[in-house]
Amino acid sequence: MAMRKLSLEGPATLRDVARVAGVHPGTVSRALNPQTRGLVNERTARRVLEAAQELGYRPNPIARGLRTNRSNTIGVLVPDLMNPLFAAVVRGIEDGLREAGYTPLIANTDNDAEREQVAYEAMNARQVDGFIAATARRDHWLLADDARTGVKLVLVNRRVDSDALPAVTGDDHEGIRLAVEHLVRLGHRRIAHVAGSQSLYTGWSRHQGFLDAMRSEGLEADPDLIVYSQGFTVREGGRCCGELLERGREFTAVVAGNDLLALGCYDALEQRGLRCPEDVSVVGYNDMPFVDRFRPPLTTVRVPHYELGATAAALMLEQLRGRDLPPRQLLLAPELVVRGSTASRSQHVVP
Amino acid sequence: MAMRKLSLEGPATLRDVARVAGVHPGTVSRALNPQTRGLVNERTARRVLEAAQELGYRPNPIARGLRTNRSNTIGVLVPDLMNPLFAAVVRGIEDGLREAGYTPLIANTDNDAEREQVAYEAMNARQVDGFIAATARRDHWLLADDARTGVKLVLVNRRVDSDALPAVTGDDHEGIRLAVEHLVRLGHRRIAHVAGSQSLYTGWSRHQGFLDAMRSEGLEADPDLIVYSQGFTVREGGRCCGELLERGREFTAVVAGNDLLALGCYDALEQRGLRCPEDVSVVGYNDMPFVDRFRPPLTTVRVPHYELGATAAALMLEQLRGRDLPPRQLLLAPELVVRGSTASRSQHVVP
DNA sequence: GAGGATTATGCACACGATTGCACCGTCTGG
DNA sequence: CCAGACGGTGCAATCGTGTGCATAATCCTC
Repeated sequence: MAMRKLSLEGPATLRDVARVAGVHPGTVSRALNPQTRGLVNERTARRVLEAAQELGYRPNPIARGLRTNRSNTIGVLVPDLMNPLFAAVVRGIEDGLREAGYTPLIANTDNDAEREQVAYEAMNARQVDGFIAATARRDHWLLADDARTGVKLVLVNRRVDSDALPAVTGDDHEGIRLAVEHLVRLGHRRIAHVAGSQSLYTGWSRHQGFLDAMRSEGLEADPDLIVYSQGFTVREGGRCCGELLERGREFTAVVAGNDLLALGCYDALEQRGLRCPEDVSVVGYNDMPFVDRFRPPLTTVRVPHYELGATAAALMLEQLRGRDLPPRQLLLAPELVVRGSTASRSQHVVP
Repeated sequence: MAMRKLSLEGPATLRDVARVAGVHPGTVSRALNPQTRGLVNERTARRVLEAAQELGYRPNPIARGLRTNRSNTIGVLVPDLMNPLFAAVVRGIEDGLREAGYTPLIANTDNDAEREQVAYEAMNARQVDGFIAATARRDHWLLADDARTGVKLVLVNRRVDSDALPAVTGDDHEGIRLAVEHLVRLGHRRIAHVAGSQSLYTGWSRHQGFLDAMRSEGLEADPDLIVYSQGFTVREGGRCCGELLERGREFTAVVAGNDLLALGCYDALEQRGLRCPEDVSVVGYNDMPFVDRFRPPLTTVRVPHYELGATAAALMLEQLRGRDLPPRQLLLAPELVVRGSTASRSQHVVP
């Protein structure tokens, strides 16, 4: 007993609207799609619209996606949502996409290559129209994936050397320069750097920024005053700052690769009976929530993470609409936030 | 010129696999689906599997979803991802769903009814198999939505009075009891409460817990020592604690509805020259990241947010698999974390 | 007024996977 | 030796939408 399903419960379909409006489903499709509205008589379109309204018709994205190979969905690859920094980026992305009717599909990767791979495949299978990658690793299989058939890719909080991909990042170079300049004005000359992992983009770029900033201030970037952490964690910050102190080279300030590393510096200093900022000034990076509540309140470089995400979303929409625009690479301006962890140089560290 | 697409680039389809294996697409479908594998000859199934392997066949979830009305996708409604608390919950949900092959679809609602509505509709259109709602409002249209056709609903970090819905929450009653007990043991008798918004579940339940805890400690919960905030923010905490102080009633400790309110209490106390914990002890709730770094380090009640999310995911999977199991309501045990913001009662506040 | 251009709509298939039903061959029991 | 059971596979419809093509209707022009 084959019988056409007709308003038998469930959401209204194109056919239901067609019956009510007294036209063919194809016509309904055209009438409802702004793109093709012009093809259908205005009076008919009006009738269709009313019928759709009356039935509370909602187009089925699944069916549409099957037909069009698009899903109005953007895959978002992020290391870890529990990191407030990335939470802000994701929030910016979501808000930026929403107005255009796109929905983010979010996956945490923990910067693990296999999980990235799996998430990428899964999202591709779900016909995402593009990817926004906030994963921080510098080398990346995604970048080498030539077989990407039409899926767009936008980087956020990281970029590649080749300028081949649209990207939006904070201006680490400028941010670190602000930090170093601030310290120099306070009288510091021997400035150390606890660098983030050099395999992560932000770790690498801030390190480069540090070298350049020191040079342009006419200071020597003593290799003995630079130590490389294995990851952006408090523990690593503590270890690195400890190593710095044990090397016995004089320094009065330290620029940390991010706020967590800076926090680790607090610990290392306190453990050795040194005071911040009286003995050593510390500057962080990112301006995470609540760093103004630390002891002492952390001087740091604010990165507009939410805007980073929102801008990445805009870049993605641009890519989706425009036909093969040249990939733009944007830098967002950072801002130095001076708090209590930096002070005028008053005494040297005598290890 | 209608021509069957055959391995013309693009991902392999069922038909491609069928051709290679020399069988009908329907047979391939049955062979690849563990559910229906038994219907097909073992030798044939083997051949199909090999062909699929060779072609790198990936089932298309969109097409499958169209046919089956399922998407292996769970809608997650959360107030704000930038709140580390919810970030942890979401992370737990994602990890909990992943092993079962489900993907979360996340939307921030800011506890705004309209945005919730919109997100709900959009997700429904995308055929989500269920919803996990972490939105905190006590009254909720979702709960009254009888028309939910087969979509499952699980609450996290909130519940309803009726026991009609599966839910997993922290045991606020016990958590507040731990806090009050701790303060009483330190000698405090006059204990104030800066309550969260009573329209949010957590605000309400912790307030109830406070009343019960005081009673069971044999203490009077003086109405003048309870003030209700409009939201879980630092600013509101400051306002409420200020009001408390201005009322002129003696108290030596305050239990805050969450860590942000507690932080506001810090501010209000400092502004009036009172010290924490020497003059007034403060207890928070949630154990947000870095509250151990505050000045003073915050004594608070730790809620296992990640586990909350993971458990919610498990509950959802249970609902999806099982046929109409009774909705279970789970409580996860909190833990008191004693730090520097609470001390023995030494002196009274003399406003 | 005829023929071509334009407009508006119907028709039917495609997207890729699932699934009820039919069919065919073989085995078994009486 | 035959009927019926059963295991295995093909067939075709279906999910809801989009779209190329055909066709009918209308208009314009010489």
